[in-house]
Amino acid sequence: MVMTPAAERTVFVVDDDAAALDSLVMLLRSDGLNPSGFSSAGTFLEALTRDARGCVISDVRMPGMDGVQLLKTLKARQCILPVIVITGHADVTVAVQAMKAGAAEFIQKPFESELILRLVRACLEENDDAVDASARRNRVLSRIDSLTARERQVLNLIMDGASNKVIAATLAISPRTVEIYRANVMSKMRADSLSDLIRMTLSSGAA
Amino acid sequence: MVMTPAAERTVFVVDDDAAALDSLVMLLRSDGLNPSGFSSAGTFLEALTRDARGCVISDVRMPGMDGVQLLKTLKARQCILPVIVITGHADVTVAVQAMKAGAAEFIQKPFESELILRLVRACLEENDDAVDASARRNRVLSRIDSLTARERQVLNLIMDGASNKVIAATLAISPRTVEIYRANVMSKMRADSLSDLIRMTLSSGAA
DNA sequence: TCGGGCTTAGGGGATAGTACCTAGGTAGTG
DNA sequence: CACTACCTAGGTACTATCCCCTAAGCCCGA
Repeated sequence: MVMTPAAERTVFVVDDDAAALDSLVMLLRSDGLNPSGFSSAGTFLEALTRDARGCVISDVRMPGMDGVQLLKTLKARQCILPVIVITGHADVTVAVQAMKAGAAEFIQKPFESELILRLVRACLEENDDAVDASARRNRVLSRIDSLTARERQVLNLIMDGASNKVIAATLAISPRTVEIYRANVMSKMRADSLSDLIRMTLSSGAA
Repeated sequence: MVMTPAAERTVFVVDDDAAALDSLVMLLRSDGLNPSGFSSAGTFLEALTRDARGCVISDVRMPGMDGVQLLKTLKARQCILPVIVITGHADVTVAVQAMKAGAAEFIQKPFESELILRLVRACLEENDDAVDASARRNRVLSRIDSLTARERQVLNLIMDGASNKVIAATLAISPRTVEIYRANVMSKMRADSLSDLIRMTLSSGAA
C-alpha cells in the first residue's frame, strides 16, 4: 500500500482565535504539510475519524471545551494522535495538567515558526510508529474476537501454561476436544508457533 | 520478609534552601513519614543506594546540578523513585522539561501542606508497585544471566518459535544436544511450562 | 425444514518434547 | 594433576502435541 505522506497525514489545528488559526495553517501549508483548521474542540471532535493520521495542535484557552479537556477526550477515545498544546498564558498548573494528560509538547506563544515545524515533524514520525503498533494490535484483537467462547477459554488456559490434559480437566471435556480448540486457536490467530501465539496475545494487552 | 513501611520507605528531600528543606522535612516527619534531607543533588546522588524505596522531592533551582538534571540523572540510572519537583518560579518551560523527563508531579511554592503530603503518599504507593515489578524483572534477569552462552542462544531461538530440529540446524549441533540445553534453560529459568518461559523472558525486557 | 456454525468426541499415526541412562572432549582453577 | 564447568551426543521410553479421518447433538437463521 503506497501512500503520499502529505495527503495521508493531517495536522489538525484547533484554535478559537481565527487570526492565529489562519496563520498557523498557512505556515504549515507553506512547509508542505496538510493542515486542517477548526475553531473549536467540538467541531474538531465531530470531524475526527478513527483512522486519522498525523497530529493535533490545540490552543488551551478556548470557549466551550478547553485544550486540556480536548486532550483527555482524545485519550479516552484511545486516539493515538500526538497533541501539541499551545498557550498564550504562562500557567504552570495548566502546563503540568496537559503533560500529565499526555500532551506530546506544550509551548507558549509567541513561538518561532521553526520550532513548531520541528515539533510537528517529530509528532508525525511518532504517529507513524504509533499507527503501525496500533494496526498490529488491532489485527490481533480482531483475531481474538473471531474465536468462539470455548476457543477463548482454551487460549487463556494455554497462556497460563496448562497442558491439554489440564485444560481438559479444567473444562471437564475430552483432551481430544481440547486439541481441536487448540488447533483452531492456532489457525485463527495465525500463529505458527506457541511462542508466536503467546507474544501476540500478550502484546495485544488481552491478558 | 516483614518490613515496617515507615522505616523502609524514605522521602528524599533535596533543596539548597536550608529553611525550606528543614520545614519540609519537619512536615513529613510530623505525618509519620521518614524524610531524609540533602542540600544538593550531588550529596543526594552519593547517598542514594540502588535498593532505596520511597520517593524524591527536589527543588528545581539549585547551585550545581538543578532539579531537572537530577531527574534525568536518576532516570539514566534506572532509578524507579518517583520524583516530585517543586519550584519557586512560574517557569512553564522548566515545568514542561521536568514532566517530559518523567517527573511524577511538578508543583509551585508556596504549596499547601495537605497537597504535598497527598502527593507523597501517592508516590510512595506508586513506588511500591514499581519495586515489585522491578524485583520480578531482576529475578528473571539474574536467571538469564546464569545461563551459559549456548543455553542463551537456545533460549533466543525458542523465543523465535523455532523447533528443536530448527535450532539444531541453526547451531549446527545434534537435536539431542538442543534438548539438553532446552531442559537446562527450563530448569535454570524455573519455568514450568513453555508459556511460562516466554512470558518471563518477554516481561524481563530481554527480547 | 435445511444448512451452517459451535461443541463435543473417538481412532490412528506422525512429529515433537521430556526424562532417565551413559560418556567423551576441552578449558580453566586450585 | 585433579576438579569443575561447559559443550557435545547416543539410546530408550514415555508423554505431549499435531494432523488426518469420521460424526453426533444443539441452536439459530433463511
